[in-house]
Amino acid sequence: MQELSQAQGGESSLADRLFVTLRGEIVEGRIAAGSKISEPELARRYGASRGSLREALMRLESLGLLERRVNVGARVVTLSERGLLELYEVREALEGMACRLAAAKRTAEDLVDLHHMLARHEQQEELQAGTAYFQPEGDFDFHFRIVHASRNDLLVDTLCNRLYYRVRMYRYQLGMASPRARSAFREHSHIIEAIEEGDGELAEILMRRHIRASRQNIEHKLR
Amino acid sequence: MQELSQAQGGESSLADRLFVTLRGEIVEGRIAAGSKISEPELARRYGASRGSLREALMRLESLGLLERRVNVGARVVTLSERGLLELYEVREALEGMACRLAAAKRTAEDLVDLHHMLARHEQQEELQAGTAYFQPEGDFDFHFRIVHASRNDLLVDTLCNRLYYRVRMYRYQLGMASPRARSAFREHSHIIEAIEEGDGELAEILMRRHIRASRQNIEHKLR
DNA sequence: CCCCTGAATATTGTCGACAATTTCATGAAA
DNA sequence: TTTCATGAAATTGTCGACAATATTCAGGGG
Repeated sequence: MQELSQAQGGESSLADRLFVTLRGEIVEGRIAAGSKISEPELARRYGASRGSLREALMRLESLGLLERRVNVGARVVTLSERGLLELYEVREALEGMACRLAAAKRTAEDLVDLHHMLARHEQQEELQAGTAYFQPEGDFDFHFRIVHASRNDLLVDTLCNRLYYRVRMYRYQLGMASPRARSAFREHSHIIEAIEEGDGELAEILMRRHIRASRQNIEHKLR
Repeated sequence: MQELSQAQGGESSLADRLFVTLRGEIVEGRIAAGSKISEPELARRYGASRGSLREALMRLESLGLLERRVNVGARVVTLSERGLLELYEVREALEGMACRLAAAKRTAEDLVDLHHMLARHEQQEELQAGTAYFQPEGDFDFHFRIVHASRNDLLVDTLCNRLYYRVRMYRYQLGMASPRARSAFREHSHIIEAIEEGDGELAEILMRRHIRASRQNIEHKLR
């Protein structure tokens, strides 16, 4: 029987922890893309009842990580070039808007934080070597921070609590080292610069170009 | 004990039907915005077990129609000016992108359907009188059709299966008659024209302006 | 009069069991 | 060999019950 994630039961329910744990298993490919989910088996493996597990599965479905069919069961989504393309088209629209809003609503504190983040990224050895530009998931991730600076909770929820898990799933399962490390970093700098100057229109354009370039890079890997 | 929606059990589960029914109750305000949800009471009212009801509630949560807190329960979301603004900002980004994509991928059949839809709208008496521009939910809704023409399933899901229910909730509970009826119709025509000519850039700009104008109109009503 | 404390009540989270449906295996017929 | 039917096994959908937690309400102290 496998252990669940660390969080204690006071703040989160068992279904909550199952959800977080399974989300990680799927994103990082330990539960294979396209594979069938067996409720009895998973429930046994994590020592939970089927009811609690089903609650977690439903949340995963609404995240777009599972597909469920009535009386048949759940499957992990399959990765496809089309799915990747669609994901990046949506990101281009939403993160472009996030940049526009962030430029309009930015605070002095936002700017300090964003520059602090860039400085930390710049210290990465892999980035210096140009071999990779690792985005630590969470607070220091560039896109994550920009979206939060938009001050639009719906945008934050849509991107950070929904789409980003699928993005990470594609990244993990296609390898994350990127030949675009240095140019990606430069693009990030320029975007933050535009936000700093309050130029929402430019910030949006730069972000959209950045995401298009990122997509083309991943598409290239896919072949 | 209240009746559930008509769909028979062969294709959909009980939780499915509960979900669809409750979604309508919330969108149309029969379950008041901001009110607390009592699981035992709702389960009794629809003659279902708490388990099935909870499954429906969780889906409503992921739709953004409910907010749930552990060990406390679910509440219907409250309508706010800020929520409305955020919703329209996201729509502006996503539907703008939908237009851009639709212009690039449109088929001859798409164009026939879109013009057919416009012709039907034009026959509405209320539109002729300039008092309202009623958008029948479903296949004939303008935005719905544009989004589908984008051929991006993720975009379709995000807008049509997630955001539009919140849009309809705001519309229902703030009244739907609009002084913009005639100009909205003209804007729709121009957008379809741009899509017809394959001008994605223009179609995107027009759609974004259209949604901004629509938002300002609803915001005006809110005061 | 207001605030705090603690028991009583109600609600939520979790579980195991049963019914309905699907999937799989076996074998017969074309 | 392929296809189709048939029954067995497994899986999913649904339910009611119990434990844990939150809410309510009464009473006492400040």
